[in-house]
Amino acid sequence: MASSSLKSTPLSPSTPLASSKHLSQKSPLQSSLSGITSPHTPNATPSQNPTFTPGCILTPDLCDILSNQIAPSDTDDPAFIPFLRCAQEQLAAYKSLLVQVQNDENALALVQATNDSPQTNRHIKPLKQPKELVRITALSQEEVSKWREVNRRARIAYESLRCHYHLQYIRDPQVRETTKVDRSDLKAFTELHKLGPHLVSYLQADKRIVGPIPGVEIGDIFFHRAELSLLGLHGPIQAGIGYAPGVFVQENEPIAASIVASGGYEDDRELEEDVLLYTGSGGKGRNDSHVSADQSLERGNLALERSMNYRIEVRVIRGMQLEPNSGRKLFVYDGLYRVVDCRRGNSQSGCLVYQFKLLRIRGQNQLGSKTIRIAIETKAKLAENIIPSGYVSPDISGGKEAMPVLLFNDVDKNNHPMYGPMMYEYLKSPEYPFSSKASAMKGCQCRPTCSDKCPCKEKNGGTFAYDNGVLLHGRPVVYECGNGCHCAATCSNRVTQKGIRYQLEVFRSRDTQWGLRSLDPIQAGTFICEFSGDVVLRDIVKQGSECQTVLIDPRKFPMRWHHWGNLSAVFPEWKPFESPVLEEQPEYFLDVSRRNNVACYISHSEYPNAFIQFVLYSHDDVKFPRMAVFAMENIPPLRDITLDYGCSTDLDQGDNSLEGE
DNA sequence: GTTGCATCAATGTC
DNA sequence: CGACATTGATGCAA
Repeated sequence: MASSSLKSTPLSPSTPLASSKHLSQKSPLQSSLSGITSPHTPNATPSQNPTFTPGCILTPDLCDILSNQIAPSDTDDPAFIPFLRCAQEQLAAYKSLLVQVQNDENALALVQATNDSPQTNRHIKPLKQPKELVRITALSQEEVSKWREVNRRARIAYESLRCHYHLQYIRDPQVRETTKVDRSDLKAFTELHKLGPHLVSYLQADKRIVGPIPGVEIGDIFFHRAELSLLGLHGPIQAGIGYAPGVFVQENEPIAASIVASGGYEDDRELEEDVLLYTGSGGKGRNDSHVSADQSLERGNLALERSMNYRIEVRVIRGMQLEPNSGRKLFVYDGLYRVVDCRRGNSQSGCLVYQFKLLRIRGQNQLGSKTIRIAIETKAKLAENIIPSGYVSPDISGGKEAMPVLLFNDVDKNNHPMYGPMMYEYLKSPEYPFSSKASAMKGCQCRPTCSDKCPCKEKNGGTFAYDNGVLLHGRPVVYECGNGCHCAATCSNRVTQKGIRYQLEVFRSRDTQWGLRSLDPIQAGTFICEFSGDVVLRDIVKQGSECQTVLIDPRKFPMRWHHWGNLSAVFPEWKPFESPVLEEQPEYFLDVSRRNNVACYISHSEYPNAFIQFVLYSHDDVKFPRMAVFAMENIPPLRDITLDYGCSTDLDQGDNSLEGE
């Protein structure tokens, strides 16, 4: 799994980790919570649950995780709440919900009851179960990766559902009439919840998670509150304090497990990096930052106070303004904090408010919001032509890209991308041999923007490929409006041809030599960059002597685009997009040994956060599709952008790379 | 490009 | 249970 941290975070020496296999990976949380961690032998071992067939959502892993919750040891704090253990009956209760992922490859983290039509089981509810608070610890690196994958698929499902409802709202006047405001975010969330409440936010209903959420990393970013709820990071869709009511706790007292700090109260402040002052809830109108009534010690406020008492760790999510003028917010997971102080005081407006002081638990990775702030500051400096230290070049593309491409190296003196052994030439886009065909590529006549009857839409199999710059779903190839089209440059069917939109930087890495990252937060489904180099015909390479050059093979990338926008788990009738059919395979390689661009610095990962989507616009020869890189998930600033190059075996011509899935 | 306002929907509470 | 209250959200009109 790609780790973007250049710094070496020393592990806390206090306790040996449960799994020593992956010591080099970051897992400081395990040590910081080690006082309450003592894995016990679960009663329900996976093998004793034969009803949980492979591919079911109740995989052995989940059983393990459920049974792995730990009762706190008394050594940490005698006042600690005794947590309930996961009992066998609870696992058994899930059996009635036993649901099968129909097609493991394409299935999202969603489920559907067996032997029932989807219509009838849309409203399944979890059985009555004892409610409990759990803490999940000591996951192996492998399990963490697995959960990241589960989370990612749930978020892909969410994102494409959201786009689905958004488009429906825009296009269908009847829908607009019944619902007056486009809340496709909430709608998508509801739909996912109906389908698999116990999975989507997998322990939402009868279990609440205290502490880290499996598969959610510090620094992960979100564009909607519903996404936080989806993963169980922060339950409430609006409220700032996420807490479990008393019934979840033996003492019958509410316990807060997460907060969203987005500066909605006038009295909020941040004293130092690891200290957070948080105003309790209540006493103001919904869109008001002005407190106009006294707050009281109940609900969330009470829960936070109780969490302080019992020394419960609290997940902190920060809401940040995406751009200074836009109303959109970005949410960042900043890790675990402990409430250390709770006091009543007068707000600026004179009313009584509760103020909580939270301290960040030590040993965690750098604050996600700090990383973002660094990125924002760096951008601001660059805008004023100040080059911050570590930056070797303000633009290795020499003005060829739509956005400058930074070069950063604080590791060594190697400035390879600029002054390589052979003196690279920066090439923005490949020169495909059929550029003369451009005129032959039939364009649309739409003016000023493309209509429903646009022939380019038809070429895409009847639907446009993008919504507001977001790829709706992966397909064999995307046809954008091109030179031959009469629509305006603002046409929404022109995306990759406009070039890079994010502030990218090539950076030196000890792990991967070079890597690519962005100073801007990258939204899942958006275009990052395109591969470029010298086009070499495939058959020439085959006949020719063994090539010494570095070749990028378009056939070799696994079909990760298959996952993007796949809704078959939500709508059973939904089919993965096979149109337009790619009748012929790419017939070329890219030689990136002399001329190349930013894309060739993207590093490889088995769990990539980006994928390759073939795109055509300047010509329509499917033997020469462009290799466009799209984001598979939201990528936070300064995190390594990674691709699956399918490079398990060398010298494999990649002819089999299109099978499977 | 701002601001106010109406409308969303989940969850806790009674 | 079902109704009601509460909520650092969100999009859209003005």
